Amino acid sequence: MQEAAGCLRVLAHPVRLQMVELLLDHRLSVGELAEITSTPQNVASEHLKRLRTHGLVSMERDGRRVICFVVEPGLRSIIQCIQARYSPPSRGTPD
Amino acid sequence: MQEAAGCLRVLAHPVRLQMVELLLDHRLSVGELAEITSTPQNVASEHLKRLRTHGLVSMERDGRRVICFVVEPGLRSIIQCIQARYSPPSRGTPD
DNA sequence: TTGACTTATCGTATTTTTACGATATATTTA
DNA sequence: TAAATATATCGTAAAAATACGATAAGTCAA
Repeated sequence: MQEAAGCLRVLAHPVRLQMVELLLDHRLSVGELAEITSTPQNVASEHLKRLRTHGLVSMERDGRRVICFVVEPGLRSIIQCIQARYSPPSRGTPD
Repeated sequence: MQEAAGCLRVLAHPVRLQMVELLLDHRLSVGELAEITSTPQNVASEHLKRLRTHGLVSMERDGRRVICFVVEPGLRSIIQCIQARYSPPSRGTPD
């Protein structure tokens, strides 16, 4: 319960949520994630640190870059459930 | 995206998460929710206010009590995805 | 080694969240 | 009406999250 709320807390930030959505489909460097999300480098780094600390994302160094990827197996379905309600083919509050 | 993160933010509190889980299965009064979650009355009231403001929960008065219930249709599947990873039959990080 | 590039960390200011105490409002019963 | 019960609101203090600037640290290339 405590852990679940903690996971949600990590996801409950627009930039981190977007990062996770991107990482479900691509391996991206810290710099790429910073640029795509229009976030300063150091801020992006700290968001990613938090995603890593909570076990959602991991990283590996490739030369001078650091590549990020999702490691939490349940993350995809969680994101999909959220997207199913809050992203897609415009579905307002049903009658 | 912004809205999705906002929804997650509301769920990302141990007490509110527990309240939502309870309300997915039962109609409960503010006082009952406060007692079950071991939360002071006014604090519980404010958590529920936030759940209502974000359209996840609604309330109706019954005598002197106020009964709470879930109105967000996508909430159950979101909670189920989270529970599937963070609650159930003890499933640690897979090998 | 020096310099360019990429990422991480640190200190701190600002904002947001949370909790608490006191009190107000609404409803029922005596 | 007054008292009891249930809930809501308000002001505020404490805690956490966020963003920013500066700078450190790691990597590669000349």
